[in-house]
Amino acid sequence: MSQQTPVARVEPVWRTWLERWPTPADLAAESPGEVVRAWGRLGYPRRALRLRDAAVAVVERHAGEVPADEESLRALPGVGAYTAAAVAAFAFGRRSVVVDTNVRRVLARAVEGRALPSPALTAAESRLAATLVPEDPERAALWNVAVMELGALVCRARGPECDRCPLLDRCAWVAAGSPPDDGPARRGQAWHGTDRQVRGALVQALREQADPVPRPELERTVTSRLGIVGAPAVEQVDRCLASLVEDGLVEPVEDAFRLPA
DNA sequence: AAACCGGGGAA
DNA sequence: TTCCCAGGTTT
Repeated sequence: MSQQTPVARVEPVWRTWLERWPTPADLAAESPGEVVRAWGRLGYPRRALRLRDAAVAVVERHAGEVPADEESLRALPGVGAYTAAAVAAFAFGRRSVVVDTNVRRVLARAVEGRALPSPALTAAESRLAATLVPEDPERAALWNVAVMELGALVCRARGPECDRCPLLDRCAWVAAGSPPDDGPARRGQAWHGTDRQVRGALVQALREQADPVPRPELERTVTSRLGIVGAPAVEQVDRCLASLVEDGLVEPVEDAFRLPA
């Protein structure tokens, strides 16, 4: 849930979720549609499907117990390098190299002397982090969470509080006079009128409706909620419904659509 | 390497 | 408005 979503927004959903499905087997036995519905407005609803798929895989491959080693974790749906490393370290105390957006920023500043890391994780960054993480598993887990929290709470993307940073005296960025970001302007993702927004509106409409929703009603929803009208709306709704079906987030039922049973 | 995938809250 | 968030998958 925390992939690209702030923890503060995740927490309430996470609590309700674990109350409803305490174990992987519980989640694996649930329908995809109910899982997407419970995901609510966390965004990236494909994560909900992958989380359920991961629960199925945990039941099938690991007797219902979440594996502790990074390689097995990495093989689960929706689990990439970051999540595998984080679970191995924080849930199981294994030594791993956790490189999230916070760690990247701390290392970019403290070590490389840059205001912000590059847009995408590079191999050089991963190698750098690997050389810094302590060898001892317990200390490694502590290092990982410490650097992550430092980035989240002190060494923030905007408005870092260098005054209360324990690395102040050793920070290459501060030593260089805290220069501004020298990279190209970060392009914000377009949003209004995009397929992303339309897909979101469609899934939201289907979350709120237990019964299948006819296509004309979905088009009216997109028009009223997003202000998209006319032939472009029809075309875009068609395209988005097709992609949602392709993703397994939506199920066609005769001339209507619903979350997958 | 680049594109695609949501949504909300703070600045 | 813009920015940014405990990233992953596909091409």
